[in-house]
Amino acid sequence: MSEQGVWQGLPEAIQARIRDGSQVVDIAAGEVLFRAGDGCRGLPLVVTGTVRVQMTGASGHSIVLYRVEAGDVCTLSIGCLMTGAGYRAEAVTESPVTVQLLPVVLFEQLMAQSPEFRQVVMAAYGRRLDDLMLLVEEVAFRRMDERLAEWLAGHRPRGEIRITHQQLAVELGTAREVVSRLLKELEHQGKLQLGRGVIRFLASSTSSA
Amino acid sequence: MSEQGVWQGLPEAIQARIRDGSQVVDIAAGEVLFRAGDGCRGLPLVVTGTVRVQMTGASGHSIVLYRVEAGDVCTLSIGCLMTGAGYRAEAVTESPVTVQLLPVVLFEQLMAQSPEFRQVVMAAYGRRLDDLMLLVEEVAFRRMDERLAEWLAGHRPRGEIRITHQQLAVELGTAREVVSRLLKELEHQGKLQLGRGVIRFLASSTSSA
DNA sequence: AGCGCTCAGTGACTAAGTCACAGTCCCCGG
DNA sequence: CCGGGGACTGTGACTTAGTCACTGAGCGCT
Repeated sequence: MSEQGVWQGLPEAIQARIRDGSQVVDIAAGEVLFRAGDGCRGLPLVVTGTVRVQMTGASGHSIVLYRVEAGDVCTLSIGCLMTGAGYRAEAVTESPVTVQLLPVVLFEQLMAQSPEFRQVVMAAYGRRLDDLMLLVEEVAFRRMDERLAEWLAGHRPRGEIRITHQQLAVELGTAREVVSRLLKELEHQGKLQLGRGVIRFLASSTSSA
Repeated sequence: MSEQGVWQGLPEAIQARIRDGSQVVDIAAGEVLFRAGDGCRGLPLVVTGTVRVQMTGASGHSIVLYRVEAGDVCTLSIGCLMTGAGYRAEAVTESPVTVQLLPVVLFEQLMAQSPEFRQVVMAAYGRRLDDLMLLVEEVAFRRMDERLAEWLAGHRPRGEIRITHQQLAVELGTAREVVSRLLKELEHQGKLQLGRGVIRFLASSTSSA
């Protein structure tokens, strides 16, 4: 299994130190790990499950920034640790999640002593930066119908998705009404069928067609 | 002077190693340091001047992501070095700029040996992440007229600004026409006076009034 | 003076976001 | 089993933003 994700590549000695020095915590789905303004108390590594990071604007609207998957470091927390500032976003578990909470001291030690660990952490940072730049571009320049279609395409293999229009609006950073209307349009086109809290894809023109 | 910026806090020994080991390059205003897709060949530290980092969408529209000021590290380059991927954005000098080009090897050494250097680099990363999250929120949820007004307010002290509507559109990540219309509106309200390539603020209701 | 840029202005139209409601489905308690 | 309340969805009317296609104005150059 690739449960270890990014850590796989690390020398066994380092992996052992992470295991020994950190506290393992299990968290149920739908829990809030931290919210905007919180200070942070250690560096979380996601071992299994996925955590959604989102932020809420002054308007009360939210947008999903990115997801931390199994094997990922929470880059946001590193930033908080380094600058001492509070989180700007909030993190919610999307599934039952296991995290390892690295104490700051151990984090510093590993950064100092393991080139591999540094590499992993910096690379994670780089990827986040990339994710966010991509997101900026999406939000600033791409059309909603395209973005929605793309999102749906990415979930299509499941045949149907259980999600409310509101949640979908947060994924895309738009208003619920906009999502409802676009989905209705797609339903009229016979591409999908809407139900309360569920979107079913119709087989009309599958990718194999 | 705070020309050393972030590096000021570093031990003299480290600062010396940076000076000795890196190549100092002077670049004129308006030059492109790198563009999307380029690979990167070292870690640039901006010593004086400011560099604008922006990206261009498929639509051909651009948006300014952030600026690297004197004393800042180019976090984007770190990401590129770590992951080996190309840049996703492009960087343009806004003034004559002096950069120190740290070879990758020296960067790695410093990361390994100097806690202060690590601290500085990680903090820079954290700030960028923050900048981008803020930008996402701006672009996704805030109104254009507000954002424009805010941008103008930030430059108001100068009395007048030399900038084209097109450039302003890139600052805000919108279309030129939108900027033109909003500015025209403000002109009608007597808040400013437009000229070719220049915006003059009118004294009507200064912050001191 | 005339030419050819780059910049700015505008009308008409489409897309997206806002507001205010009206249905609808579903769960849960009585 | 029925009724009420909450969450979810649908919709019309309107505002704001983005797009398209031009026109016209300013400015440097020869």
